[in-house]
Amino acid sequence: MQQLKTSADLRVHNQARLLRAVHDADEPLTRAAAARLLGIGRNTAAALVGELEAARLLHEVGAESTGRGRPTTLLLAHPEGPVVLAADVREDSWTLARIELGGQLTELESGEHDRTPAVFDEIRRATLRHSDDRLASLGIAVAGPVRGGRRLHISHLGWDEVDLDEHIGAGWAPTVVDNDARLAGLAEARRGALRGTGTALHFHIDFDIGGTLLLAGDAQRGAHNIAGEFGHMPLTGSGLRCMCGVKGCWSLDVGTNALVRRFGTEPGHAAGRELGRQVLARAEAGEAEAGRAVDDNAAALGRGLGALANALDPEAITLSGLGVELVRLRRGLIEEACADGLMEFRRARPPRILAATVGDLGPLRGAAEIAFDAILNPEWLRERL
Amino acid sequence: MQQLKTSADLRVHNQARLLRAVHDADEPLTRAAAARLLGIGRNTAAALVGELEAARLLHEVGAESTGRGRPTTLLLAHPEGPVVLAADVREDSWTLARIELGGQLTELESGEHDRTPAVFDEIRRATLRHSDDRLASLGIAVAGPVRGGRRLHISHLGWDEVDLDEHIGAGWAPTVVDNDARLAGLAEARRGALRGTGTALHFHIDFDIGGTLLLAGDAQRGAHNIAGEFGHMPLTGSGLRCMCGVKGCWSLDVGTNALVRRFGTEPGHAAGRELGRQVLARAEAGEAEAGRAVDDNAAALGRGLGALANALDPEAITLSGLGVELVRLRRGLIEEACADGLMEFRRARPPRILAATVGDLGPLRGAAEIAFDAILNPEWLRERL
DNA sequence: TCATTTTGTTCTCGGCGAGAACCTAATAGC
DNA sequence: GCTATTAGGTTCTCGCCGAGAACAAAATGA
Repeated sequence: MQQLKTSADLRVHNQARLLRAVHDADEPLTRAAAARLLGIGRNTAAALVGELEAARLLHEVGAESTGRGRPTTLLLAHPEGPVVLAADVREDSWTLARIELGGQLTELESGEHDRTPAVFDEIRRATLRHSDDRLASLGIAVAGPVRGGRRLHISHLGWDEVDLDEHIGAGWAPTVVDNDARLAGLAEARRGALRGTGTALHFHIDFDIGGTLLLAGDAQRGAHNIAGEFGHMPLTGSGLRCMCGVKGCWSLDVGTNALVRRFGTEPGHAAGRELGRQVLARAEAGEAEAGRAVDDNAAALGRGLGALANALDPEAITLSGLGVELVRLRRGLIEEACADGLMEFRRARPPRILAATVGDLGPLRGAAEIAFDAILNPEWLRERL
Repeated sequence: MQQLKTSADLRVHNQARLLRAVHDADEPLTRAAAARLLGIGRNTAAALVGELEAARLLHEVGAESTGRGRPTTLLLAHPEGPVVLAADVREDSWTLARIELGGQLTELESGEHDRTPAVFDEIRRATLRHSDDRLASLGIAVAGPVRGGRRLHISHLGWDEVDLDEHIGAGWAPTVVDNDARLAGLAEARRGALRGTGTALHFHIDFDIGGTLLLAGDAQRGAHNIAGEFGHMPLTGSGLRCMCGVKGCWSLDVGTNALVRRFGTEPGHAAGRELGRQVLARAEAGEAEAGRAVDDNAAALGRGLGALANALDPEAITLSGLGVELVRLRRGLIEEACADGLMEFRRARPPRILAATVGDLGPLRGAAEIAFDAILNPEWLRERL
């Protein structure tokens, strides 16, 4: 239950709502519009914004008038206000970006890495290079489950129980780390195709499938922060053993590894991803064997989506990574297989299956969202004001 | 986001918190304890309780002293305060009960029915018999998915798109209807073995498997209120076709239908449930064929639980219905099969698998909870005060 | 009997948002 | 170009809320 008891709490609560509205808005919000949105009076809005401006959290600038009536002001990120850094750590490369309140993103640096946890030291150094007194929080997306927000597991890199606290260390801006697929889903829910949905699913299809359940714009984490390994459910009857230690995982039939297996490639390597892209291109060009590989991938994807829809009843499902191409090339096949997996009475209203719109920036944008979540709350705000 | 803006909202918000605390408490809460629990002053607590007493929502009675200090008062349900009725509609029988604030339950009536939706008219009449001006809300648990909170589907009864509004009708105390397995899970999360868990799963195993994902004490509903059909995911590789229209459902290998199939019984009939109980008894007595049937059931159950734990990362999993017996007789087998389905790095901390403690009253208690949820909120309270 | 402990009660105080009244700055129509 | 209209900013009062302090009351225990 929300801890909100006194009238002083009310003020900071409404200020947090206001900041959140500014951050979430598609385009700059005016003060008058914000007042209407929050259902508060113009006088109250003026007082709230005034304090936020004094705290260097918002900056008011005159808005050009759009019609009759006295012109209002735009609520923008304060030029000296908090910013967050977001990092996306992929299996052989990384990117660091800076994000303003409101979501404006600037890529700062990127690089390759040696597939060892030393990459986190590299990111720490890069962060220090771009660190200033405006830096309020740091969000990191990693390509594997992060147990308890701290211990990272990536089986195909041989990272087992990598303790992130050892690499990121203390004496640092508040840092939050999470799984890339979950963060991509969060980005989609906050700023992409899943905006406004109550219940939705997102899957990032790369070597295998990671995903997240999204409820009212929030990615679900589970009891130990390791929810979302939908790819490791036996949804398609595969008899193979997966690298995760389980037999029959969905991921064995969907994703890059599945796509290239029949062409004799080892799973989990960057070369595999390249080959996967080639197979898609050859399928699109009409090559039969590649086409069958893509068909199988799409059908297995759809079959799993149907099963998950029975259990979780999503309004929409977004797909990123390889999923974008699969939707583009084989939408019909995916939807058909999904319908086959749906209980009869659900087939009249299947979940919408959509390509993710935030795209490759998903993990980075999601990392920025969780970094801002650490700021845009009453507790942080109370300190800052 | 919670709609709470003015200081007047604050009062009713805190009163709702107080009522919720009283309703959720294991044993009667004292006024002083409630103040500590909510983090409010004794003076404020006195004012809140005073208004709630005036509104006939709470009743204060002197508490006998437990040690030093001035004795305080107990906060009890008001003798003229709101009550709810809860009905549990099973496939051939029904029960109606009356529940006070705080959870005290009195069974009122029960009966058989003819397996047609006419049972709802019977329940309506029974409700009218027990209806008085204290009746504030009615909760109904039904043995099938309720799309949009209104349209009921029970394939093995041949109920398809049964419009509950036609049977329950208007001019009635606010009525909420939901799926029995979900409500049993909710009861478990609010008053049973899942109390206090953040992420948990509950499964009710009867003819097949229904369940719910529980997050912070709330059962998830999905986009169309039909989440929770975990039994209709292909988790165990069955090749059979299910009555739901899908091939390979988990429910084909777990539950009463699976248990009795090898003994030649048709699925979905009450006689089947009786036979299921007999098979369990024979297995417990050491009969080999029955024992193998129970073994297979338990193994398939565990295998599915492991898969779902990968995706949803529950802290604990409770089982009701047949699941209680399966846990009692085959805990080891279930846990072993679950571990086999868990990704390697999860096996050190598997989800706890527990028998439900609310028991057969689960759907009824869950129905009471959603009925009280319609009351214990600021909106209803504002009207009432 | 009296100190101690816990809670109830009363009163003051600062703070919050609503709402009304008024002011200001733009446009649209003539 | 003048003026009515419109929308938003500004200022002030008001009712309400919960905190906190001071005190009263009711129990225990030495």
